[in-house]
Amino acid sequence: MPNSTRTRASTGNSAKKSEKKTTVSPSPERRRELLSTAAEVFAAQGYNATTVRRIADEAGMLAGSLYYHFDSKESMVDEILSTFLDELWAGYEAVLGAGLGPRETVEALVTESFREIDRHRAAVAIYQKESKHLSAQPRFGYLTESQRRFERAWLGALERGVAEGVFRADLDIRLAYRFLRDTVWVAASWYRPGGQHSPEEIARQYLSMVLDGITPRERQERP
Amino acid sequence: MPNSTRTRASTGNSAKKSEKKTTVSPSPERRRELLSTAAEVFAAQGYNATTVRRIADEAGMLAGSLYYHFDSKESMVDEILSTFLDELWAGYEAVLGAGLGPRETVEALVTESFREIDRHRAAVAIYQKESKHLSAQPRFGYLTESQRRFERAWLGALERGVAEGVFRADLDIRLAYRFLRDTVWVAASWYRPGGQHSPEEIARQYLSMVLDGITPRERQERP
DNA sequence: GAGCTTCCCTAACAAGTGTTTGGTAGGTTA
DNA sequence: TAACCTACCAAACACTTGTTAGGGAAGCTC
Repeated sequence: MPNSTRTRASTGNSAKKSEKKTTVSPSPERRRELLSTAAEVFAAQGYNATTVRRIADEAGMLAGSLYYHFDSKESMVDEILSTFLDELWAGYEAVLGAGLGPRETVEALVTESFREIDRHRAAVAIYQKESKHLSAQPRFGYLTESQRRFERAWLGALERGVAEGVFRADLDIRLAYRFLRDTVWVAASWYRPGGQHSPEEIARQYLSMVLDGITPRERQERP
Repeated sequence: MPNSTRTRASTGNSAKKSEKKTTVSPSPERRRELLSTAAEVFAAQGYNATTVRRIADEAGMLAGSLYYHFDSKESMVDEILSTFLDELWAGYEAVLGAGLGPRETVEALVTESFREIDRHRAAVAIYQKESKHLSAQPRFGYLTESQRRFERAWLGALERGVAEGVFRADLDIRLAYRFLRDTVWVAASWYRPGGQHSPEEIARQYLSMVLDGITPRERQERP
């Protein structure tokens, strides 16, 4: 029993357009358990390198038994990624709709991102590694759409910030966007929940570097 | 003929411990051509998702024919990654041995990194995606070793910088290291050679953000 | 206890995988 | 012309892959 007890209560929506075949009527809690182990293996080995037999092994059952809960290996990643993105965007929209200034928006987005990494480490890692070639398939079109929303959100905050003078005007704004986006999300590749730093602490340090740079400033004045 | 003419002259060492089977005596130039196309496919689709038939297709020949030049799919990635790392470390050692100050060392390392991305985009992308689970195999132990050298080089420069006061003392140095390392290398996922920005230009912008931050400084004074 | 549901197992399938073996067209050397 | 080498093809091999079909054990309801 490698998986042991895993009782994370997450309010995933899952089952989007799932009235097509649905094996029988599996319990949602068991589904989430299995998805959690699957996500762990996917994140560690990569999606294509992971066999359904390996997942079943880790879950303490045989490969065929997985198909009582899911109708394909593909629908497993699908559900993993879509539930993650749903929760992510719930958090993001809350930030974007709060009427914050550009700098505060960036700070809140970064902090929220690290919280999501803390909660969905495996899903984030999968998203980073696989989204590029998964999004080629029409089934995963929401990955591309999510990327666009991402870009709008970040670019918007950066542009407003430059316009209001709280961000430097001499920077390539698209480069800065990619810079921010990447620096935040790659953290999922080394971050381990329960480590020394809390997500908020990591966010604080990251923001410190991104906003002020790693060289010392003469006077550190912030109202 | 999808590959057309590709005549990049690189002084790869390749063929490390290759006196074990070596199919026959393939010409080194053809090897490099094929490795170039293979690297392109690996970077685009991922190593495991790439079939040897796909590589052969892209090279305009049949799958079995590849085995005249290489003895396995694995040895293809091996050669791609090891030749890249060899060249990378040649450049890095040149920087590290130049007796530069901490800030100049960081600047030079970043610039050199973007030059390597420009030259070995595909290899860097592969390295990023696959090194984690490739390094589990003893054959790819040099990946782990390279990672350690990386850490030593960057951490050393950062520590010296903090000691000399050219870098902020209030930052978690390991976080800063991962921050720097990641921000530089993830660029390989979106960088396209021949684009708007030269490697040096991108390095300049990145360094500007990393060193000074994205918020404006009151006085910009640098001797 | 009959019937039903939930959850998993056993055993197989077809397709796709990396790899091998033997052959051969074309050029170079003798 | 004969022998040889390079670079590829054609066809198959053994194995792994995701997936399916049928069955059965435990627990609940009536």
